[in-house]
Parts: sequence; C-alpha cells; structure tokens
Amino acid sequence: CSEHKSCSEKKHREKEKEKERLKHKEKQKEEKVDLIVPYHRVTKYNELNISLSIKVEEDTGYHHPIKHEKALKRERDEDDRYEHKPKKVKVDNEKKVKKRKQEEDDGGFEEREKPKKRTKEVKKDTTGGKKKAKNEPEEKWKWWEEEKCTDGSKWRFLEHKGPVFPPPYEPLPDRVRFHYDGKAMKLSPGAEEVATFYAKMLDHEYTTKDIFRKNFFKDWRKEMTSEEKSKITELKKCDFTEMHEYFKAQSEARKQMSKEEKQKIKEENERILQEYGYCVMDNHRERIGNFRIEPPGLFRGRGDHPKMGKLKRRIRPEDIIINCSKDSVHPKAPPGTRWKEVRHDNKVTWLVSWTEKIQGSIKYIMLNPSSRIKGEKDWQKYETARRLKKIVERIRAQYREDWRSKEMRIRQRAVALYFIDKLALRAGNEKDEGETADTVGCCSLRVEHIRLHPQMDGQDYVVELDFPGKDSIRYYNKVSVEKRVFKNLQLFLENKQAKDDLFDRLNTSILNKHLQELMDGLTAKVFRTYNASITLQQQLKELTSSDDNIPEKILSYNRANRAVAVLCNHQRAPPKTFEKSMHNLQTKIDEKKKQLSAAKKELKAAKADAKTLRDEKSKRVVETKKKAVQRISEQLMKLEVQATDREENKQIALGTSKLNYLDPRISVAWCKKLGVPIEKIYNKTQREKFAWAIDMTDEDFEF
DNA sequence: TATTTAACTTAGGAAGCCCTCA
DNA sequence: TGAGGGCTTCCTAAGTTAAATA
Repeated sequence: CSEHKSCSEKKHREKEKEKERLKHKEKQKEEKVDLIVPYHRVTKYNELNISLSIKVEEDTGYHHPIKHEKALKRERDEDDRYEHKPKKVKVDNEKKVKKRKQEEDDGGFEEREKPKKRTKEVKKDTTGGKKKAKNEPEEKWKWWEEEKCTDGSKWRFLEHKGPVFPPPYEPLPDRVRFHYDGKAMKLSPGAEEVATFYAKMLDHEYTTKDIFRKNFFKDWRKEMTSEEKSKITELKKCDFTEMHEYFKAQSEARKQMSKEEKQKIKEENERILQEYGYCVMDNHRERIGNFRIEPPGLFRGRGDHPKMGKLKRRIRPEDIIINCSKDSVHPKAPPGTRWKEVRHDNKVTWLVSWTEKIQGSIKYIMLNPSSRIKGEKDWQKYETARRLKKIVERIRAQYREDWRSKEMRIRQRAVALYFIDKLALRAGNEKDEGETADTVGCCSLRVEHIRLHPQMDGQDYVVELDFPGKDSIRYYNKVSVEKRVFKNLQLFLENKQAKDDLFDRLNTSILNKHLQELMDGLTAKVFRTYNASITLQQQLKELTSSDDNIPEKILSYNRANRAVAVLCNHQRAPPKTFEKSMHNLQTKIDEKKKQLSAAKKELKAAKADAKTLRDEKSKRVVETKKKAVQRISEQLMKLEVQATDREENKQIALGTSKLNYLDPRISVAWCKKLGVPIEKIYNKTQREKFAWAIDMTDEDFEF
C-alpha cells in the first residue's frame, strides 16, 4: 500500500541519513556531559554507623515515579509493530512436544538439524579463527526478523568447545619465602597456593576483617600437611609480605613488557577467544559470555558476608556438566580427565555448569548479551513492562482499594505493592540466616528498617526507610505517603520487635502469585523495569528540545538516565582516585582562570594600542585577543561543568539502569528524532546488545 | 503446601586497555 | 613518549522467579 511504501521510504531515508552521520561521527570526540541531580546520599550499609545521621538534603522528586498520568496517553495503534509477538508458525500442542521429545531421545533430531545455508548465516569458522579485519563489519544476523520457536525449547542445535580452565598453580621461586613467627618456612605446594591467595589480597580491606581472616585461616589449615598444621597455629604470626611483594613486582613487570610481548599475549587471547569464545547455536555462530572457569581464590562476599575469606577450590573437569546437542561434536575434556556429565537439554540456555562449594549454588556458562537467546528475552522483558503500562492504573486503583481490606494479609500485600510501584523496591526474598549477608527487599523489610513521622520537614505522613539492599547497598529515603498507607504501617508495627518482619503475612511467592492473576507474566520486578523506562521517556520529553545542540541534548539524556539511577538506587563506591582527580581538575580550573585574566589584560592593552595607533594591524590584534578571551572563557566553563558533574556523579552508577532497565527503543527513538548519533548514547558493546532495538525502532516509538 | 533447587537477570568492583595531555 | 586517568570489559556475587520435590 502507498502508506507502507512511504513508510519504508522514510525508513530508507533515515537509514541513509544515519549512514552519513556515522561516517563523521567515528572521529568526533565524544563529549561527555552529565548532569547534576540531587540524590539521597547512600553508602554501603556496613560502613554506616555514622551515616544514619546523613539525611536527605532535598526531596529529589525522583523517589516516586514521576507523573504517571501523563504517560498514560492513548496507546498508539502502530505500537503493535514492536510487540514481541513473532509470527506464530507452529503452536505445538502437548502431544507434539512429547513426540518431538521422543524423536530427540531417539536421535531423530539429527536429520532435521543439519545446518541449512542461509544468506545471512555466519558460517562456523573452520580456519582456526582468522577473521576479517576488525573494521570490516560482518553481516549481522537479524534474529528479530525471524519467527520465534514457541514450543518451549531454547535451541535445536548447539555445539561448543567447552570451558577454558585457569592455568595450573605455579609454585613460587625458592627466594620468595613465607615467614612464620619471624622465621622463614617453605610451604607444601597445596598450602602455598592458598597462602598466595591471601598474599595477593594483603592491600585489600578484606584482610583486616575478622570474619575474613578467621574463615581463611580455617580453610587454609585444611590444606596444610600435619607438620605445617602443628606449626602454623595463629594467623597474626604469618608474614606474607615477601609473597605480596613478589606478585606486585610481577604485575609491574607485566606492565613494563615491550609492545611486541604485549601484542603476542593479545594474539594468544584472541586465538583462545576464537576457539572457545563462540558456539554454534541453530546455524549461527554466537559469542559466549563467560567461557572461562572461575579460578580458585578466596571468596569475596559483599557486605558483612559470613563466608568471606573461605577457600574457593579449583574446579576440575570432573565437576563440569556439559550441555550440547546430541548430534554435535562434543567438547573434549582435558587429557586424562573426564566430564562429570554430558547432557542434551534444549529446554535450558546454558552450555556448561558446575556447583560452587561455598554457597552450593550452580554456576553457568551462557551466551553473550548480543546473542539471539539473550536478546529475545530482553525484548520480551520490555514488552511485558509495556503491557503493564496499559493496566497499571487499574492495578493502582485496586491496591488502594485493598488498603481498606478487612484482611491483614491483603492490606500488607497492597502496601508492599505500593512501595514496589512507588519506590521501585526489589521483591525481597527470604534468605538463609547466617549463610548470607543480612540484606532485605520489600517483602523482607523488618521493623528496624522503617520509621514513621506523622510530620516531618513540613510534610505529612513521612516514612523513613533505611535498610541494606542488594549487595549491601544502603537504601535511605524519606517519602511522604498517603494517610491510609501511613495508618496501615502503624498497624503493621503494633506489638512488634525491631527484628520482626514488617509484612509478616506476606512473602514474594504470595505477592507474585497475586500479580500473576492481575496480568500474565507480571512479577514484582516488572514494576522496576516499567517505572525505570517510563521515567526515562518522560524525562527525555520534558528535558529535551529540538533546538538544543548535540552536547545539550546529551546532557539532557544523561539527566534522564541519572533520574532513573536515583530511582533504582544504583550506587557505586566513590572511585579510589576521586579526590585526586577532583584536585587535578581544580588545578586546571585555577590555571584556566589565570590564563583568562591574562588574556583579558592583553585584550585591554591591545584595545588601548588600537585607540592610539588607529591602524589596521592593531585592529586585527584586538580581534585576535577577543577571540582568545572567548575561547578561554568557553574552556573554563566546560571545565567547571565537568567538575560539578563529576562531583555529582561521585556515587551514582548510570550503567546498570542503561543496561538492564531502560527499554533501548526509547533511547533509539530519541536519538533518531533529535538527530543524535547513537554512538553518543551507547558504546560498541551496548550497540551490540541492543542491535535489535537499533534496527527496528522508528523515531515515533512510544514505550 | 512448604521448601529446595535450577535457571536466569541484575549488580558493583577491579583489571586492564586506551586516550589525552604535557 | 610516558604518566595519568577515564572507560570498557571481565568477573563473579547476589538477586528474582518458576519448577521440582518433600
């Protein structure tokens, strides 16, 4: 149809324009401008004896989703275009699935699964990995234009080379000695290896922590010979400094290597990447995310983790489960070893798994975020969040209604959901006490994490939340809530001790079951995705104008991104070099100021000369000096913005929300609409991860 | 129904690469 | 050219959720 035609023409023009832009952009210097949003200052919970007194200075306005009403604009018909509903070719009924399973078990898969040739297919590399030149982009597979399998299987063919193991332990040279109680002592290889793990961490704060030291020493002793065990009885008498120095020198030497040596290592790494870093999944060569087995070392739990310092043992082939197609060339175990198991389960996405012995959890090797299998899931996640958008007002109406329920469990569920929606809290599963750090989320909040203030700072019904969240990152927020929520919270707190659960009639399983009834696929975390994405979209609309220049537009983008990071409480520890780099920047600013005043003086003098001499030459000098003043002023302004910006971003991490919570199509549409090159927003890796969004999104996309 | 396990996503720290500037 | 520092990538811990099991 003509409409369709004009649509595709538009798309084509847009693509041409984009190509043009891209040519120029590669060389353009990326100008990074962030913005300053006030945020609640938060630190790691375990560092915060004093920080309880650090209060929010200002209401950021971002601790609740901003103006949802505005976002609830009429749905656009063409939205369907973006929906994650790939044409359903085969809707398998149960019988078919069973039959297929049977076929697979019988090896019946083989015939069907011989890789077929396709135009865009990236063929398996059989040449040992020599690839095209870096700059020559391969034709990328547009999996998002293909039909999705709907029978629950994740792949039909999977072949890979298995994991890469860390190199075996290399004993220390004899000159590097361990001292016990002032005396040099040669350790047995097993005990020595574990000692090196500790020695390498000597500069780290971990080694000052009692739990870490205690756990390490206990596990280390298990590796000692009986003779060593009887001699080495106290950690404080152990002196690892020689070993520590040795490793420092080694890493220094690595830095000092010649260009050629470094190049050689790089090439070797590239070879390993080409050999082990890719798999073939359903006719396509896909990048693996983490193909290396975790090396042995000491467990570094976050926060006050009761198991920090315990020994993470070396993983052997006998611990490894391989997952691949029956009809693929199976990965070979290293000579003289065998895998624990080789299985062919196409209902899961992992290639390799093993059980780690500290927490007893399973670790996996899976594909890279740019892969089809991850991308499809990501896309689907944002589609679920968009479905939530359509009914979120109804859900809000219902939980508000439920605040008045006769049943306590319903009230608790409704207040918890309100928190999850308004404050973007995580679900908050129960955790094993003593096995993990004491952290909480919404459903696991305790009395001690919340304080109620009928009045505070001129606001009514203020709830003060202060708890250690995921990764023991402190969540601190004061938020004014509705009266009914406040009254309910008072009720929930009645007759409870500090350590009691706030929501004693609720857990994540109950909450998610309820959510599932409200919308297919709805869980607590969907609210985080939804609120993050809708906040970005609204902020972008509010902050950007097409009249802005590119740096201004990028500034606005970063502002919007920061609003989301604040909402989601994405923090980082201030960089170690932060003070220093701020100091350096300040020095630069001071110098620039001096430069500016000197330039101004020169301009003044030149003007005076021009006045007396009244000739062309001195007039030209005035012009030059004027330009110099202007240039230096601009440079100074830039530096000052950079300084404020860096200060404000000290504790905020923008990456996590960008990578995991913000529908990339919002950003792509924004870039296209405002003529901002996508490279300003996403780096190469991010562009690879979001290739689907970059390819399919028009400027008029609405989340 | 409660608990455990498996699978997968989300997360911040650190290493190391690479760009900038003197 | 080399130091400094910012940015990217890697690493792996710590969450969520659904399915399996008791």
